[in-house]
Amino acid sequence: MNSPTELRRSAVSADRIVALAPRSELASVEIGLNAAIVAVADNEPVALIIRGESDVAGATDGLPFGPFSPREHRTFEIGLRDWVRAQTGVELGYAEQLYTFGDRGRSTDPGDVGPRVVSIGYLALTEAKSSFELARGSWNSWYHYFPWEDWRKGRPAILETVIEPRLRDWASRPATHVPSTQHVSRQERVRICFGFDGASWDEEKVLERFELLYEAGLVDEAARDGRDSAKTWQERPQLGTPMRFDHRRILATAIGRVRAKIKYRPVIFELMPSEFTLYELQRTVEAILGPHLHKQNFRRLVEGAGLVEPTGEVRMRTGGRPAKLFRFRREVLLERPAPGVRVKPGKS
Amino acid sequence: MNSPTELRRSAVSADRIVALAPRSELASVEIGLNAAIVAVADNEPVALIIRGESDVAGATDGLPFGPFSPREHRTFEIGLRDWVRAQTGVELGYAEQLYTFGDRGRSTDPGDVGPRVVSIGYLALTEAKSSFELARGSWNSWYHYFPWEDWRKGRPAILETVIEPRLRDWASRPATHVPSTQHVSRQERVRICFGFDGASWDEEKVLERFELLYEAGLVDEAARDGRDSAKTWQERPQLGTPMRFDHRRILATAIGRVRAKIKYRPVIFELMPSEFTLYELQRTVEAILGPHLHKQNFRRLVEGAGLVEPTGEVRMRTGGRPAKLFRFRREVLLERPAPGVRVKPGKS
DNA sequence: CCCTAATATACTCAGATTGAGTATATGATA
DNA sequence: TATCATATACTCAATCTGAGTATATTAGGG
Repeated sequence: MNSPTELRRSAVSADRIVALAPRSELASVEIGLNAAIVAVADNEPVALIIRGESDVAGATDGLPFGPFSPREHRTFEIGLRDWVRAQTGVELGYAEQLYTFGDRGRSTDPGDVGPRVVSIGYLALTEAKSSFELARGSWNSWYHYFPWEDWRKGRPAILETVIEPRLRDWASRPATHVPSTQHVSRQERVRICFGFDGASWDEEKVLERFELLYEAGLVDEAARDGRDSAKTWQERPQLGTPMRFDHRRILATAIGRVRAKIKYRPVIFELMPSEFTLYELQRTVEAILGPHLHKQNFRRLVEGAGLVEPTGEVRMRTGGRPAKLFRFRREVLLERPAPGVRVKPGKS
Repeated sequence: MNSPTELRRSAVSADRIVALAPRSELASVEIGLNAAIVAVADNEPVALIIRGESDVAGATDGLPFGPFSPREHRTFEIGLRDWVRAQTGVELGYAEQLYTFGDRGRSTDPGDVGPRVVSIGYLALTEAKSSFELARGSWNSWYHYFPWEDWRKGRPAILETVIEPRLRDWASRPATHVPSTQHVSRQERVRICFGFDGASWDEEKVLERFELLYEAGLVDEAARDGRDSAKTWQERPQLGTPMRFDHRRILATAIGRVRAKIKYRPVIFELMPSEFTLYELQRTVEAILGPHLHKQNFRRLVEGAGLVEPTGEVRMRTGGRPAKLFRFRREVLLERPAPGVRVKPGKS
């Protein structure tokens, strides 16, 4: 156990793992990379969607994904950029790892013990060039998949007309698996996630909301996966467009992450052209976050934080007074510890 | 490609992956789970360390880790809890996924194309019960591995005596791989990460700092992995205790995450006994974050945010006036969107 | 038994930040 | 040229924040 040969082999801990579990078991795991590629086009937040063959439940939309080939790529990110470029023609700028999903039970066959795919979700941000022709896939509004997240025109009606009554119904029923530990009740989870009974709406809880709808059997994916809760509904409303595999969950994670991240890192500029007006910037932030922001305070915050600098030029034909053009001040990264668009909701 | 049989098989996207890459390549990936189990004992932040056989460079310390067996465990987290319990006797409370590490190049043999272990890092928080006997492993201060992160007694001397001169030396040398894109210069990265030249110290950048030291060849792991930069130093100082595999990187990620998270989620209470005084709470926060906090403002923030409630009892023998005992108010989770110990550094 | 040291807790206050209002500048359009 | 629409500037009260000083309560020494 202490011979040098043995030690060299153990470099990445393979030997120990093999020692603890039969190789056949470990060799059955495969790794897929999934990319939620996000942009904002015409004030609409969009994700790059690949339309594939429909799954057993009829879902056709999915995120770009591909295998991770250890032989070919030194890191996940290099692999990701490679096949995204090959598959869609998009050159990724900013990319960050989101989460690694490995649940069984999200598969069509719940008893499945065959090869498992572990999917590593990535978030990528890019500027939406409308002129650019995608080799494959299309830019779809993310609110297409999550209509309840679209607060740009106020509280979405779907929350009151469909989601609230259904979730209250579900919450009032006893949980099948009683959580013995002091778990938060269904009632409370629903209230907090969806802002019922005067609770505030937290725009970052995108994943929590989707998971709750999944648990309650209210999204198509739950029915597809054979969740019991989905069978309790006489007729089920269609809550957003479903996606293949667990891609809607990955997209939900991505949306939540972007919404959180723009507040403390200047990632919003990954979505902007090199020059923009402050109002364009505000509209982009609002496309992502939902609620309207107070215009004057937004400007004060953005300028005060040193996030932008004027280019000296103006944009005519804005329909009124010409707007100054700004560009991102990359130097903030070197000045402040956590620069971001520290936005608070407000009027106008 | 559109037959129903084909579709059913594709449930978790296995078919596509197999279609895009030869199976032999994919089957060679193995998944290991790593746990950074963190506690605070006597105002010292500690991690659960397993001492194993020493690696080629003599490192013996490592994080608990084990294989992920798809057959046995429905989710990563269930698997993690299972073998942590089996290996160390610790029953994990709070646990969250940190990051999935899959780089080649961290292995002893850089040309290695054999089976790759993808390690999914987890962060777990637990209360340090000193009476509790660990089945295996020991609680070690995390500043043992990252002495430059310990700001509890002011700026650590090691920063000025060892790290600053070495990093400035490294930064002044040209980068081997010239980053063609407008990358931040080595100089700037060093300045920002380590707060040189008046730049502020961001306690959350634990991973960035470690990665920089690794890149500069200043930690034992870099020498072990055969990094060129490590060979440029005549004699290399020992910067913290090295760990096996890439465990120090995972621990760095964990520390950064905890430091960030306690500010917007009440995870600090996972590290506390059920009843505590406000000063004990402050000391625990300080153990994690480093800098001293302003006592009065800390109290005002914690109480004002409704994070705690008095139990009505007091603790005698504090050496002075008895301190009121408090407990965590779990209800905040239901009231506020993002409750946490919103601390700012200050005096006393 | 009282005085002092040590710790816990309370009160205060000026400066900065924030939310939100009103007012002015400037080009497009009828 | 009047009017509209949009961009930009200025103002102000309420709140928050950093940091100081003051008081309460115990232990322990003389």
